Amino acid sequence: MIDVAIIEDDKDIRDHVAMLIDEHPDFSCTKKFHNVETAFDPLINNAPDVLLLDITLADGINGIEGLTKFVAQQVSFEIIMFSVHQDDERVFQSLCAGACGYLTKNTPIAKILSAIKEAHQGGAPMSMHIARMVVQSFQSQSKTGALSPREKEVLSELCNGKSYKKVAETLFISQDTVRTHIRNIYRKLEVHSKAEAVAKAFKDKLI
Amino acid sequence: MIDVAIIEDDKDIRDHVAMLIDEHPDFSCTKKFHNVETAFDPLINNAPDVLLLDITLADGINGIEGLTKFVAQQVSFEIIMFSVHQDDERVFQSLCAGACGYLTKNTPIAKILSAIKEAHQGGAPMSMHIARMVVQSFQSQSKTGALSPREKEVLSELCNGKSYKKVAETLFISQDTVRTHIRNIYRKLEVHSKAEAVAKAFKDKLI
DNA sequence: CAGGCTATCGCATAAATATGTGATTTGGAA
DNA sequence: TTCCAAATCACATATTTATGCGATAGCCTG
Repeated sequence: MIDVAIIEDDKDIRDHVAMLIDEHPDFSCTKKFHNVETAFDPLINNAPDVLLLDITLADGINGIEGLTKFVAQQVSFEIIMFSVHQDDERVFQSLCAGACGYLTKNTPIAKILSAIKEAHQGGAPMSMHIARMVVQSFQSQSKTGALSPREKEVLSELCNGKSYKKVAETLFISQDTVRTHIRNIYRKLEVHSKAEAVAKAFKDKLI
Repeated sequence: MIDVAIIEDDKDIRDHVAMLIDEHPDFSCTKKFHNVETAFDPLINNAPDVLLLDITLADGINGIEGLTKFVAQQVSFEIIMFSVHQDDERVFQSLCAGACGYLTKNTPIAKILSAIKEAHQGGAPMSMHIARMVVQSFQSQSKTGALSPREKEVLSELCNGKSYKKVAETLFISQDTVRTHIRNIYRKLEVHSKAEAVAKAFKDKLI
């Protein structure tokens, strides 16, 4: 029996979803709230297994801020964000802030139930298109190809915070050679400092 | 009718999975290969909808290298990696290289079928624990909290590749103040150069 | 085989950075 | 109220970086 809580400002949606969850013999959903403020203490004191948290709440703090508050309390329950939005920003904000899943509101009830179950079992349930977005975020990649293997090595050492001297020692080459490589890296990446090169390396995931 | 191909070196698994897929009225699976080399031309010339690609192949190039080759050809089909492994390294390598999903081999056939369907519809099917790993990769914590708001601003500017002078101009403070902030950032993050600070900022996702 | 790119090395120097040792003000925590 | 962290500014200096202008040698590709 999985104990589900829901925070959702729209009374119709809240009651409807809660009822559909509660009807299923494997789930209960009696903890219903219309905002984070009223939900906070009850959920801290009497933790559910899984919380469905709406992102766009009418009054008070929004869902992502609420998520942050719950995470700060190191709550034991899993939190699934529940939203009409599927824009990158909120999805990544939610996942970074500690949500374990993200469902869009058009998700059919059967999927919601299996998502709750999955979250409870240590999974990360997401609507189909959200999952694709998340996976695609790993696939940025860019000008890496421009760098020669040796240059990539040098850049990688810079990303480990090494000075020219240390890089030279690590790669068994002279400092002047390191200088030359870095000069070429800068030209190819169109940057003019170690910090910029490192930033670009991370942004473009070339490391 | 979704046309599925499979590359898997173990004949028993290959035939078994292909048969189970093929039996379902909504799927066909007649394109079966034991390695990437023999699969390559046939799949380029006669693309399936979805490819199930084993990672550990007995002979020739491995699944991830194969994935890279297919992606390089800008193939139109979706590729789901299929593996016994669930170690971070291979999962992230696969997703970065362009796989749309990742299934472990213990996945029940019903799940495999729904995963194929999901991939075909633009989703990113993953085994439960894989999904959680992926989501957790967004959640890194650390000493960020240690930085004051102003220090975070300064660090953020450094990550944009700015020099002390530029940061000073951007934040309307003197270069000496920038120096002081950076000094404090270094102390808190335990680093000793801009490059290291930027690297840490990205690694710990404090930007 | 000429023209490119890679990888290696050298010298020189202006600019930027890292770090030490100060100081003042302000607002909140103890 | 006392104390501390945050934010601001200043001066000094040893190191490190960025960049210009070289050079040699190996390897490919047209």
